[in-house]
Amino acid sequence: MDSDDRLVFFRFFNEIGIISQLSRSAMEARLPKGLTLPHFSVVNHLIRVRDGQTPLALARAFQVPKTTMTHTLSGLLDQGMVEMRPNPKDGRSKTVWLTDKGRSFREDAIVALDPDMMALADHFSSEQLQKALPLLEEIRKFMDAYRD
Amino acid sequence: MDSDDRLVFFRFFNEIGIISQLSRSAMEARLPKGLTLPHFSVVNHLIRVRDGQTPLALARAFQVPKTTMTHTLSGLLDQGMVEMRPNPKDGRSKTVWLTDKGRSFREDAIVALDPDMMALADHFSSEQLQKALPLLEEIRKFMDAYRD
DNA sequence: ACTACTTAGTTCGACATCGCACTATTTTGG
DNA sequence: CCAAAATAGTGCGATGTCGAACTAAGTAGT
Repeated sequence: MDSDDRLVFFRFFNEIGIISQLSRSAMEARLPKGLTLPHFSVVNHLIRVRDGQTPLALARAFQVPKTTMTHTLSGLLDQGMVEMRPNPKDGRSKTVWLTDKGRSFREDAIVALDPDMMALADHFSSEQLQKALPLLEEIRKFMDAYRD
Repeated sequence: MDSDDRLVFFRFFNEIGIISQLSRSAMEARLPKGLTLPHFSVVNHLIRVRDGQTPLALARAFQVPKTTMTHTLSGLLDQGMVEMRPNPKDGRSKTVWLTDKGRSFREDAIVALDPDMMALADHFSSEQLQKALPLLEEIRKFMDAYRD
């Protein structure tokens, strides 16, 4: 591993980190006050995959510690976007369900984000991003598995 | 912009966000206690580019608000990794200089990170990552310019 | 069935991030 | 020149993130 290679790795993760920051603040600028990207991501996930998942399953899906998911969910609860029901299969656990308000929050957010998405799509085709996805996914999976 | 395209964009930024999280915590696990990835990144940047830069220039380089950079630099100051000198060209401003301790911190960190880098390099070649870099850079630049 | 271990979720405390408001300088325009 | 606007950096308060420790509930081994 020579120092040129190392530089490539550093730059790669540096770009990733910056894009993550920028995309986050760009999104949050379009969301209702008090709602963050994790809030939207969770609601979106509950629609895309299915609701009724446990908090822990969500924490794993987003690779965040469960304390972080507790905090995110409590925000969504306060805003009436989701509701919690006991998990019939496990008394320690809960299940997370979307409310109507949560569903329309997601719809509205997508509409609000559309201009920015269009601007982005104007410069980068979805094919272009799609071609980059497999590598990103593999790296994400590797890093997730690697942290024992 | 159909909903399939939208999904690609969401997934792209979602993967980016997760990799950013994972790389950050992986790195911080190897750094001395009390030092974070931004600390390392700033010191690394000061070596790679040059020291004597202003805090604002550093904030721009990392795309963070200047208050965040103030906070990061104050941590590096406390630990004796950098020192501040007045900016001879501008009385409002300062310049940031590496200390010997800062330089050896960077050396040590790179050594400490090496096993993880090797493990990563074992699965992903630097050519592979290098091929992804131009797109990431362009996206980063576009997003930076876009947020007016 | 009982004890030890594991697991789901929360609480708490530490700290990073960042917007807002402020001070001290510099720059600009008339 | 001089007043007004812009810029560099900091202090402060709000909030997101996350590790450690805790409680409650399930699981396993005997």
